[in-house]
Amino acid sequence: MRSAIDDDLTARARIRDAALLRFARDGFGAGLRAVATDAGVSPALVIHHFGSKDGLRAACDAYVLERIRSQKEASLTTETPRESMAHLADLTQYGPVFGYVVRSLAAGGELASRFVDDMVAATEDYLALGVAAGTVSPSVDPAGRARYLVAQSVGLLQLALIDAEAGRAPSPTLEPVAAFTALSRWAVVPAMEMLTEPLLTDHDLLAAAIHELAREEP
Amino acid sequence: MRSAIDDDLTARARIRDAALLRFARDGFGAGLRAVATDAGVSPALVIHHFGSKDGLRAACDAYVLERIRSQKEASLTTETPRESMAHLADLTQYGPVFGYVVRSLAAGGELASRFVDDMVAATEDYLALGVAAGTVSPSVDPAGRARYLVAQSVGLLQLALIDAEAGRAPSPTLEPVAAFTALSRWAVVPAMEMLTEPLLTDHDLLAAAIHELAREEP
DNA sequence: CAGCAGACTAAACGGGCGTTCAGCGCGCCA
DNA sequence: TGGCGCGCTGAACGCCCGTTTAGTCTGCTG
Repeated sequence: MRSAIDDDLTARARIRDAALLRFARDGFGAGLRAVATDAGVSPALVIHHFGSKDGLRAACDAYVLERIRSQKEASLTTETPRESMAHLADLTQYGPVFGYVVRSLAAGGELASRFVDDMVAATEDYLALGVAAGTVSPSVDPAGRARYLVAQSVGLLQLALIDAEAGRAPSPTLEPVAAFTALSRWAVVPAMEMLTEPLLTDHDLLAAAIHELAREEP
Repeated sequence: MRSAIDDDLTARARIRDAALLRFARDGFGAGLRAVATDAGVSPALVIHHFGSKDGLRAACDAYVLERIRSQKEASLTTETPRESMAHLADLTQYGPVFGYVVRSLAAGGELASRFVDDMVAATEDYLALGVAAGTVSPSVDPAGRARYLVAQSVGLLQLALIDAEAGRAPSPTLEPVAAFTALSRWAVVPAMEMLTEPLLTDHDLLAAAIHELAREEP
């Protein structure tokens, strides 16, 4: 059985890497011929190895999910939380994988929903640790809160992508590091403010919302 | 000079409406022939009226922006804030326009960035009113906070779109009302919690972030 | 050495795309 | 009434797409 690693010099792997980059740059509308040229092979070889364009995309998705999974495993078994955060912050190590994920989140599809679910679960775990440590407040709906925070991150990425296409910011799919620093330049302070100080002064609104929801569906 | 209103029975308007719906449903990859068929005209007539597919999309964008602008104007001149909110909540009145905007936000392009800017400005105004009324806390960066809140909304829409494509939720581009209620079912409580109770217990993090940012770029 | 399997390619196929073009019919104005 | 403009169409064009096919080269295996 082959691993995803010792494949890395074969034409198959070269095609997959080229596709990752092309799809991240140009979206999933990019043509097979462009991917083949990038990889230095003929269009027919792409079909030979992956069966179809959908097969190629599925292989990219699988590869990305595997990379994420193995990274997560490594983080859990070998690193302290502080090291994990530092690793996460270093976007360069992910190469085109990050751009591909951003593109998937914008385009939808199976990888996007699986990635969202993974992120929600990871966020929920991470928040639970914070709650236990006392740095994070407990929630009346931990799963919902985690999902809400993931939605927030997706929105920030989407705004970065929109700004990039309008030429106002570096693209998260092309220059993830530059895009990330540009994003943090304006977003960190509002984020910290929203996370540390209640935006709304009326604290009863939460109870009212819960009551309202319970009334609608018992 | 023709207005956008008394056009509404002409073939040109029918094509534009069909395009709005098609693009919202299937994305901007949808073909001209599909739009033409929906409108009950020939593909050539689409080109005759709009010059090209890009021209058609530009016309859709312009129409949507005009609808938004006139709606905003009407809200400002004739309605109380409470009526405005009620109007906003009634998504049915926007018809395919809402779906088209969601699709644009996912796909990027000029409409998306202009719409985001509009939303940011409107949110900033709205928050300023809240601050003056005492219901909203003041911010150290009102513009940034408004943008952050818009990013949050975009993220919720994007998540709804992803869930819809995975068959787990109604699509915001097809059934905006159903999608909106499904969204509010899980998101309102986390939102209210995050808006009324600080997620992080260490209130000095905001000051630290501001200090850090000021240190990096004086 | 024969033969076979698999990596790989050049060329072509069918189809959908956006777009062009020549012309048809109908209402308006001289 | 003749002609002109315009909304509109059917048919075609060229392009690019994903995919197929037939075949070459190479290296392993009996």
